[in-house]
Amino acid sequence: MTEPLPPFPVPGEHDPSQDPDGLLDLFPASGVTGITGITGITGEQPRLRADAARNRTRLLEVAARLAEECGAAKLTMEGVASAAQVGKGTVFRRFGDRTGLLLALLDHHERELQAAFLSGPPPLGPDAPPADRLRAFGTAVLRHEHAHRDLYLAAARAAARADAVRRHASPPTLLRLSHLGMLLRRAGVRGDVELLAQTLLGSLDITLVDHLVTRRGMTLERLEAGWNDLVGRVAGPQG
Amino acid sequence: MTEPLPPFPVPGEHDPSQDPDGLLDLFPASGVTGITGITGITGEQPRLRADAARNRTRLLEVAARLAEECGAAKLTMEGVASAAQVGKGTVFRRFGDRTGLLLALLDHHERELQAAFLSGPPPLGPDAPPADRLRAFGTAVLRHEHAHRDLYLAAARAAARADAVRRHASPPTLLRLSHLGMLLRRAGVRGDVELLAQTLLGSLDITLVDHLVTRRGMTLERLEAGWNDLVGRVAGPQG
DNA sequence: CGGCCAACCGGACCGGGGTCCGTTTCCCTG
DNA sequence: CAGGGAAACGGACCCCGGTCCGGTTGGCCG
Repeated sequence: MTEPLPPFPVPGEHDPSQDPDGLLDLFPASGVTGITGITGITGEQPRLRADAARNRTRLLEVAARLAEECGAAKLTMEGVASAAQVGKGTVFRRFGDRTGLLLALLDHHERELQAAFLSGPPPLGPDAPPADRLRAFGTAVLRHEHAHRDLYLAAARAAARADAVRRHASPPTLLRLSHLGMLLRRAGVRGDVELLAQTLLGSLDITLVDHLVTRRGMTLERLEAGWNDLVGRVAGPQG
Repeated sequence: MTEPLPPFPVPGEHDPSQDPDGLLDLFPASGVTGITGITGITGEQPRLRADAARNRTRLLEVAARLAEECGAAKLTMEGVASAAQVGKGTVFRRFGDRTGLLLALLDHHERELQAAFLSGPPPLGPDAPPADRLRAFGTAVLRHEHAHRDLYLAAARAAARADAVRRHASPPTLLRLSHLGMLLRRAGVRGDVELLAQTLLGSLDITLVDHLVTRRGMTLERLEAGWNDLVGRVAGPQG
């Protein structure tokens, strides 16, 4: 599943049709996306041996099926391993840890969202004024993560237990941060844009959103309105 | 450790010297603070048997010492149990889970902070205009959690793995949210105050702050300035 | 004082994440 | 095609959080 790779631009040569905002230049060729299975932005990994590649896709298929059937929260490494008829060690070798597996499962969805705000139609994509894109970005993220909340939630929880790096500095997060920062700057916002981006992105945090929706009974519409209001206050009047 | 209980007002009768903002009325007598060991706001728990109480304090002492020596991250339930010469089951019976133990260890610190913004001197306490208190609140939380970040971080991570309730709806968090909401309203902010409070509090999240400081090299001063800027944008010009 | 029961205690047990290392497989090179 | 070494495999193993239940103890009541 989710293996076919839509060609992503290689940093260095700038393809305006795919990356009109020049955002991808922020990501050095190797680093950032090196986490197992996340090749959504730049290059590939070193190339797997045939059996390894075969196992990898089989593991992803099995994992996706199990997640579908029992919920991502109940996905266990051992369960995936035995269902795929491989040893537990193989799963860990391939994905590093449970977080890595979940992130790999999210890879496909993540690319969809990325494509939408990197090169999709307005108001999310490049052909719209930054303030509009800012608003659209929030609602897009809210809806996207809500649509796939099982996986996103499981991944967030798994990442939280370990180092915060996986949670606050995963490639998708970094890309979103850069994107937000770019939009804020273009919208004429002055001040500590980097920090502002962090704050804004924090308000879209899946665990928070889920809590507000599930436990506090807030509707997605209310959260979207809240985002628009927030953007208005932050990027609105004075800049 | 941390057992002596500074008398907290009982909801129903309103003691303006301790709760000038009337915030505590939001918390029903029993519920909210019922988590083991967190008696920081309202009443006590049902009263423990003598041996249980003895064990409880001993466990807290031992846990505090171990956390001091090896870092809260390395605190294990079994380690605490054996160091305190009791069975593992006893620790779980008393504190529910690891999160509960860590929260109990934080109880004392948490009361200090609460006292400061509930009834302390200005600009944090009641004798200051809401906008000033808003600013002071952020910097106070930032400094407070940073000062005790080992424990706060460990607690946050432990809470994250389980239900998000412990993370987004623990008694301390609820109190902070109410406080922020109250201040925002008094500062004349219109709109979805509850959601705004969530967003603002989110920007002070210990795991995020720690990541920004540790990994991204931001200084606490920068974060404090960011908070002040954010408050200005949110509560500043129009309301 | 004695008995009774709820509360408490302890530690065996389980499940799941993560590690390790001896064995097997692939693939490149000669 | 054969050989060798790097990569991958598998599953036993460890650790830790959390559960369970048979045995014990404290404190109240008759």
